[in-house]
Parts: sequence; structure tokens; C-alpha cells
Amino acid sequence: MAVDREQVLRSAAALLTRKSTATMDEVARAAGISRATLHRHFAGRDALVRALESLGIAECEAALEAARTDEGPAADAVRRLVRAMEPSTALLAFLYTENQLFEGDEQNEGWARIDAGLTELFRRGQESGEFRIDLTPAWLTEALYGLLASGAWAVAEGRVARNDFTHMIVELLLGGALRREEP
Amino acid sequence: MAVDREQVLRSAAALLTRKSTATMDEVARAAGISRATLHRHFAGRDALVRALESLGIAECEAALEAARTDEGPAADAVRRLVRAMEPSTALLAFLYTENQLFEGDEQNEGWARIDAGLTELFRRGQESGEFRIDLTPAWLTEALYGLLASGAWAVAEGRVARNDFTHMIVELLLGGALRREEP
DNA sequence: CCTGTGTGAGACAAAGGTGTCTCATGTGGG
DNA sequence: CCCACATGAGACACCTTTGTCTCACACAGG
Repeated sequence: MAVDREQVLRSAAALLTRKSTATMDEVARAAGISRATLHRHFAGRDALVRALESLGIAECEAALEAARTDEGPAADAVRRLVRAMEPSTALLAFLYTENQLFEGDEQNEGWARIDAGLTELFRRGQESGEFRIDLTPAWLTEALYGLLASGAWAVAEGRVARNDFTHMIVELLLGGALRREEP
Repeated sequence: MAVDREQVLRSAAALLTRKSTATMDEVARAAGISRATLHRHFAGRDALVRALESLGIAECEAALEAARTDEGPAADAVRRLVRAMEPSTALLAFLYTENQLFEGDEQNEGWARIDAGLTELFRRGQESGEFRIDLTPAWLTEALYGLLASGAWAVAEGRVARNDFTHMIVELLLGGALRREEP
């Protein structure tokens, strides 16, 4: 029967997130297929990583779309966004640490669009007075990526409950660790 | 003249942070020495990574010590800690993403001590009422690692000014992105 | 029933990285 | 001045991974 391309990418992402040096053979076995079949669907390791990148970009853009980041209070938009991104975090954590993607100094333009969307959201929050202005939108964007990766990693290692994922990330990103008098 | 072992480790960390798959030859050239000499000082790639791990652990423990995390308000202790860790963040960013270190499922006990120190700091902050209690100490510890790595990455890419590093991380970790009425 | 398509298993050469060795060089200390 | 020692350069075999190929098999559709 025909191989489910997306399911292969899913298992590859899960494996590569844990062990970024996994061989094509390990990736194939993790997907329950043979190395030959894996090669028939993805010309090589590069093609596989590029396909994972495309999948990650597509899911990020879908999440940005679904979260309607240009509507309502920016804080609520961030909450919707993180919730929408949650299923993709394992994949994103892998891609975030795969700095090899930028070696060709020509990073996929999809990332630029996503970065722009996130930066715009934080900028909008600053303009509306919701977010503080001493933390730049670029840093908040970077921090969101980092927290998503950390969260995915912590969940995978069992240090954080999967159910708390969105809450932990959103609350830390928006509210910080300090306790406040008024909610 | 004798090779400066620490300087070799520094340049190796800087290179491997950018390109974790760099070969021994690339590491050697980045350090300005030959592959043969690199091999004389570090038996192999594993030994090199282990040495980097030991260096990272030593610097983290030194930072924990220097920051006196058990003294004064926990928030101030976090500020001192991040400031003390700043010079080590490039190395830490590499080690944080080098999940291969835990393959032998026997992670260096040094990390356990550091984790314990950080967790204890956040726990103390919760107990004193400074930190909110809905974010677990384990998650705050993980988030600190993630933000340090993100920050190091953002600085290396030029997306954040190096001078703002400590401020960006501490303020986001403690205060979050939301603007507050009272300082 | 037959055929075509997709798959698994294995063989194979090529490429790249690794670890070890030798030898020449250059430098600092005695 | 001379010697010991550390280094650089290169050669070498070995190993792992990769990419390709072949062949047999299973299964679904005609």
C-alpha cells in the first residue's frame, strides 16, 4: 500500500527532535518503512529536512491564520497563537535547532513571513499599550520560539505535563515569573 | 608553543554553536591549530564534546556560586545569576541542543546539581511570595535555559544588541511582556 | 486469473569523516 | 650551541553513511 507521506514526516520529526543525527535508516525504521522506500519519497537527507521545513512553515502559517493575530487584544491573540501552534512544537523544536538550514544563507522566505507576522503582533501589542516597550518585538519573537522549543523539550522529557504546555508558555511569556498583586 | 586548551574549547564552542555538525578538521582550523594537534589534546570528537560539557558545567557552577542565589530577594538573585552566566551562554546554547549527551542515559551529575540549584532558587522565590506559584520551578528552570539559548542565538545573528542581553532575558523571565501599571 | 504498481531486503560502490602514524620543522630552555 | 618537545602537514586504513541498483514479493484492479 502507498506510504503516507505526512505520517513519515511526523515520525521523522519526532525522531530527529530527540536525535538530530539519526541516520536515514533510523528515520525509515521509525516510520515503519524500509530505507529504499524512504529514498523513493525523499531523494536524500537534504530533501527530507527541506520537506520537514516546508511542513513546519505550512503549519506555522496555518496557526497564524487560525489565531487571527490581527484581531482583538494582542495578549488574547498570543494565547490563541500558542494554542494553535502546540501540535507543531516538536517539529518546530527540531527546525529551530537545525541551524544547518541557513548555511546556504538563503533561508526559506516562509520563515521571513512568519517572523514578520509574529513581530507585527508584538508591535501591535506595544502600540496598543498592552505590551511593554523595553522588550523589542524581535526579541519577543525570538523568545517565543525559544520557549516553544523549551516547552516541547520539557514535555518530551516528562518534566512538564503536556496539559500545562500552553499555559506555561503563555503565562511566562506574557506575565513573567513575578507575582502580581492584582490579576 | 603549547596550545591553550581553554582557548581551543572556546573557539570550538563558538563554531559548534553555529554548526553543530562541524568536522574535527573545521574545529581545528577554527582554533588555529592542525587536526593532529587537536587529536593530541582531545582523543576524539566524543572527548571534545565531553570537555565542552565539563567546561560548561564548571562555568555554570561558578556562576551559581558567584550569584549567591541563596541570599536576598530571589528576583535579585536571578538578575545576578543571568549576568554571571552571560559570558557562557554561547557554550550553553550548544550544550543545550546537544541532546546526544544524554544518549548514554547517564547525564553528567553536574547538570543535576545545577538543575537543583536553579530549581531551589525558583522554589525559594515562590515560598517568599515573590514568584507566582502556577509556574513550576522545573518549568522556570527549563525556560531559563531556553531563553539563554534564544538570547545567545539572537545576539549571534545580530537580531538583539549584545548589551541588552541580560536585560532582555531577566525582564522577560521575571516580568513578562505585559505592561504593568505600577513599576 | 493476470498484470502493474509499490514495497522490503540486500548488495554495491562512492564519499566523507575518523583515528593513527610518520616525518620535517621550528622554537624555547638548558 | 644543542637538545627535547610540541606542532604542522600529509599519508593511510578503517568505518559509517549515503545513494543506487536489482530482485522477489504482495496486493489491488482490470
